[in-house]
Amino acid sequence: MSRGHPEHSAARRRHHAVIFAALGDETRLALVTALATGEAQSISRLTAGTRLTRQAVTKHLRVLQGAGLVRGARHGRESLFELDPQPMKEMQEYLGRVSQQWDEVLLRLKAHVES
Amino acid sequence: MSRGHPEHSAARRRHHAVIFAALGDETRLALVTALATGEAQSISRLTAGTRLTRQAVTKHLRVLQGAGLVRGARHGRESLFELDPQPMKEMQEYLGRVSQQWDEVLLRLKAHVES
DNA sequence: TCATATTGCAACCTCCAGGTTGCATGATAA
DNA sequence: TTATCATGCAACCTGGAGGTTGCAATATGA
Repeated sequence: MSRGHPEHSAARRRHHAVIFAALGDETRLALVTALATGEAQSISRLTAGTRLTRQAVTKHLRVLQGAGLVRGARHGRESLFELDPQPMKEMQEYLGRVSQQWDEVLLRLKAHVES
Repeated sequence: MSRGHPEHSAARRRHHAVIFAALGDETRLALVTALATGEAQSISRLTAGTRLTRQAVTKHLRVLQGAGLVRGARHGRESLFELDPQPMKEMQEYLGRVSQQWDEVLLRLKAHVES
């Protein structure tokens, strides 16, 4: 199964899986959307948009933070979270590579058939 | 929290979450990679690359199928699975929109500061 | 026809993600 | 100083994800 640098690709795959998994939840996607406005927001403010508890939102933010999608820092008595678009761009490239590979395969196949 | 067409965006978000969640697993990413070579492959063949049971792989394939990332069809006694790159391209665009929105916000912010 | 290969179905197990509640703690406005 | 606001921590609960095993059914090659 495509072993060029087994440990390398395994670690990369694991990393990608973590980020995808972090994005693979409705609530967390909503949080990302809320933070995409640019403004860093506090936990209670982010909770206001949901029907969940503050603790639930906090856990989701921790997951996003663990995946590097979000950075958090305390300011006074509230802790503000802001988006970090880097991982999303990374995954965008990843998806691009895979689907592009697929397209190239189709082209080769077509060329082979027509020859 | 960004309510333009509440039901619409909620349904879209749910859809996106399902696809991201399907990609958010190391084993399933490996399967996607294996299928990205273009060749449709049988369950037992896909299992050969793993340390898992055939049943486990089957379940993962069902998940991928449920997200539309993969299509399966029986051929004789074996059922072959092939990739469908469409959802991946969809998610690629999604990620592009979000990070682009972020970049635009930063530009506006910068312009505002310098004015 | 018969042994074998490939799959499907179903029951079962374990663990953790997602969620809640209750209480303690630090920052703030009045 | 004090009441209040925002958060952190910890215990707890529940359902489903991920995995295995066993058995039945269908295709296929010899």
